[in-house]
Amino acid sequence: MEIGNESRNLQNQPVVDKELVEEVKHKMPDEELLYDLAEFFKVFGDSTRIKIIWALFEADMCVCDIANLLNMSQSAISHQLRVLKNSRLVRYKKSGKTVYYSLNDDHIKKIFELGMEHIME
Amino acid sequence: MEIGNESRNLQNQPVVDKELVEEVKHKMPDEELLYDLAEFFKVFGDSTRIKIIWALFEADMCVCDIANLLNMSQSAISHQLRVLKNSRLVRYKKSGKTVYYSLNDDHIKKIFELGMEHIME
DNA sequence: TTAACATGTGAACATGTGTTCATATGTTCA
DNA sequence: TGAACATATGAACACATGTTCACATGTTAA
Repeated sequence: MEIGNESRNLQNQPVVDKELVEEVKHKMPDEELLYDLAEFFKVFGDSTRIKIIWALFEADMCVCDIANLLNMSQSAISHQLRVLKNSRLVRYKKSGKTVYYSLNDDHIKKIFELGMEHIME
Repeated sequence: MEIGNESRNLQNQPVVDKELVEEVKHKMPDEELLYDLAEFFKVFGDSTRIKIIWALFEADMCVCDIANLLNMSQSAISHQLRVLKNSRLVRYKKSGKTVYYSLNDDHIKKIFELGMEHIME
């Protein structure tokens, strides 16, 4: 959890272009919105979750098959699926004992592609 | 740093659809590529860096003005700018004592917009 | 019901990460 | 040159995060 910075005392810092700072300050989106955006990207910032998402591009899969695919424990996958679920990136469908997960968002593939473009450059 | 999972012993895990697992396994991109992709998104997963990037959408800015804008210490901003620089998301131009940072990538704005679309839904 | 199974979850642990502090580097101007 | 300034950086610290382990929950089939 990141804490607010209201109580800090950084008033006396040097400024080069005070006018610009004030102008940009007014244009900045709400603190909370930017925080949520960072939280959203944080979900993509783990290679296990990236692999899970990539796998779900190919096919809807159940927890134990994802665990097998990635050679990781069922528990670890389940924990990560919860993170993805909380960010509304995946949805699930129960079928008896097994639970099938699928992608829940059309933006995801585009975001991946743009990320790929960057790291390939 | 994440460690490899070659030495783990998860061979005896249950599988529901072995064929599917094998098929997807062959289609998966290289481990390293997915790792790099996660590392890339990790950079976006911090609200300070998100704010810095957002500020640089508006204008090129020097370190101390960014620090003022975000009401954070110059050191903290400088550290984060290094992270952004290492990911080739920003570039800098020296002008005497001051160093001006600017965005280095056309994908960034698109990625932000897609992220916004998701969290706004 | 009971056994076997698939998944979910809380606690603990190790590791990763962001900020602060003190200080170094490098520039400008007197 | 020396003082003031803008930025960079290493170490330390607190906090966040991912995985493991043990176990709970809920389902199926005998």
